[in-house]
Amino acid sequence: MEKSLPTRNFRVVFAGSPAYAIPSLEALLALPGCSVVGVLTQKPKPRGRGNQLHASAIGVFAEAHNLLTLTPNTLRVPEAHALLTALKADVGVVVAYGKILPQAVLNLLPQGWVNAHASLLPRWRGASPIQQTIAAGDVETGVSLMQLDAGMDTGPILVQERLPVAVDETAVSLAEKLSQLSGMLIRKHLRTYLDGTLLPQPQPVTGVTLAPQLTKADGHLHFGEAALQLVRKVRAFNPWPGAVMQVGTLLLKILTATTAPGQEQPGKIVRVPTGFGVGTPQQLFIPLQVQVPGKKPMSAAEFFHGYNRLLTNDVTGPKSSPTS
RNA sequence: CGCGGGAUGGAGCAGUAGCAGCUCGCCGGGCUCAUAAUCCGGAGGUCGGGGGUGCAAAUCCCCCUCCCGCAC
Repeated sequence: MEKSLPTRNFRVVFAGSPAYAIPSLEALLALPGCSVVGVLTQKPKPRGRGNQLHASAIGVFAEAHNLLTLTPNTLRVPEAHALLTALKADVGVVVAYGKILPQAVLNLLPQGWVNAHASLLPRWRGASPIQQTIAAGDVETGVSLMQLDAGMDTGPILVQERLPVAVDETAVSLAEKLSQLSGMLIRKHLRTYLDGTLLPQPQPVTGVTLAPQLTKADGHLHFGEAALQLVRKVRAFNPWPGAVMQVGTLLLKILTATTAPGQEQPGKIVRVPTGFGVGTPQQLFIPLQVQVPGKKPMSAAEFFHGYNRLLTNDVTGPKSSPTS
């Protein structure tokens, strides 16, 4: 007959898909006073060589922890709503689920849905905050714990935690840090939110930027841009959608790159000790690790050795072979 | 049967029937001009494996083994 609040057990449904979301789900599982009563994730899709079905990383994790897993095709039908309602959850936590939660679903849970978004909102609302952060050269980013509303990452903010962006940061390295940070924010702040002591604050109306879903076209390097900007794109778009440049007849994927002093016609290829460089309006763009379609990654020097025909075909003519 | 690429000296690649080559590395020597040093010479390959067709196969046909890329 004591006050029930401190000992109340909250029922939580988690929604997430890639490995990025795992630390957050782990945080929930370890959170006192909370029970994960269901996990919402993308259904197994044909992937990999041979087109075999693969469950999402969260799906695999949930299976291993004997969690109830839901993989609806869509959340816009009454059947999906019924499944969620049956869980009798108090709150939902969303981390990189990969589907929009329609208003009808948001309304299903008494305490709504909480989302950990990988940027300092309202900067980089949308699907690719991590990549955009790096591509834009931001020196600082973070995770925003927020309440979902019907908009795209427009809901009120519960708490934000900042994180410096390293000068050599890649989408992979930054995602790793933000993934951990998301789990930490959930561990530290979800309970106070549920207890009603952490109040959502509306997002600022200024400073809004959008981070739309990336496409392969975003990865094409154009040498009218400064070398530094191109290097940022290489770091931001690896592994997806990948930064590529046209070399002769093939699309060369650039895995790592740097800049070097120098002035060459934009797009002009020059020989450098590490392999080759490309002229830009500011400095030279120097690929370091590259990948030919269908091939394993190799150094730019190795690429040059094997493909120098492509790189130099405008300056070398056919060799005159001695006859007789 | 999702689409596709590959296996050729230590590395990366050319080579669609007629002497197995290129860039780099490696070894020996010359020179000394640092920062892609350079010049001369040299070693190193059962062309993934097995069968077949041909006067002749890295190359064409069949089988096998292994490797890899793409998908958001």
